[in-house]
Amino acid sequence: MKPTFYSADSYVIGDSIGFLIGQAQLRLHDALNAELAPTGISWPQWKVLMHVYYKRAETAADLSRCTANDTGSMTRMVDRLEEKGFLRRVRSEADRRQVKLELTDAGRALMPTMVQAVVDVLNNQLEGFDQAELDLFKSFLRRMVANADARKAE
Amino acid sequence: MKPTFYSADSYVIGDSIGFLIGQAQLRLHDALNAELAPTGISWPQWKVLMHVYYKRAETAADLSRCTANDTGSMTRMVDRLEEKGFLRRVRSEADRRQVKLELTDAGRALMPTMVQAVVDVLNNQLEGFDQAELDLFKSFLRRMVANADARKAE
DNA sequence: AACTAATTACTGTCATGGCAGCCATTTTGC
DNA sequence: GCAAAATGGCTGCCATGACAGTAATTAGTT
Repeated sequence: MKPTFYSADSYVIGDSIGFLIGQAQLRLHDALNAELAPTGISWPQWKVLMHVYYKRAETAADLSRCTANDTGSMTRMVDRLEEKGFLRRVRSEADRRQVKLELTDAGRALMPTMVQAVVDVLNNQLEGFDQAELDLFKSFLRRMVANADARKAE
Repeated sequence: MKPTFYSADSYVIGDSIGFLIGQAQLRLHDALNAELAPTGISWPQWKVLMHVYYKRAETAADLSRCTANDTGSMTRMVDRLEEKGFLRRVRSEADRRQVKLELTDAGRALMPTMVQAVVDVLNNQLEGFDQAELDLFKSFLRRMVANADARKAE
């Protein structure tokens, strides 16, 4: 018994939850890129560095899973970050298929100000919310994600 | 007086509203692309066709404004859709800078089933929501967008 | 009319991202 | 043990998208 909030004959893009999510994400990306611009690091690059920094990902394959990106894209993302000197590849001896990733000193030095930038953007765009509203907001998003995952698992 | 829901020392990506919005949008895009795959039209392409179909955009510049994309990207998007035979360029006589866009018969024929596909995906991912929750959800997203736009206008 | 500014479409160049396919290595199933 | 499957990193190719810059055209000003 699925709901029928939207129907083909009355569909208006401005009322679409998909459109609104897209608009919100667009604003977040714009603000984050503007905030990060002085460092020369883009938002996608920052996400990668952060996953390594917080030890959520040790290898390129880990990163692909964390960010839901293709492994081929990730290879080239790591190429760019290595070229910029923020990341280092180290061939694993335990499993010679793997290449471990490490932040360089330069990469580690970036992190504190970058985390602050992201936190500032989020807080700014949540102006006027109270804690209960934010919790509800997050629960709505999690429910949408869970619905999608449940359907895909079928 | 901005809120401090997030702080640099306690930032956890899985709790970030930005991360959750990204996850939700990722699921929408995946589902939409899967739904549209049989037609050979991608989600970005569908958005363009839809804006033309609903007369929200008559020219490439209109489309760029509607979709918040670059005009250079839009030129090439229109190239691809014209090559596929779903869209036609017609030089405007009234303003010779402009190129008016028209759906071909093939393009128009695609629309009804495409609209239905999008509607189905949205309804599926909103399973378990009631109308009041959906309205609240949309208002949260609109408030985030409004905050971002207010800040940018300053 | 002449000059300037704005607009439109376009191009080159780059970053990001998906998909398919490759090879080396490791794990699994028998 | 050994063949088959899975995994990890990589490459080629393409779609999408941003940014900067160009040429043609139109609008606005003087």
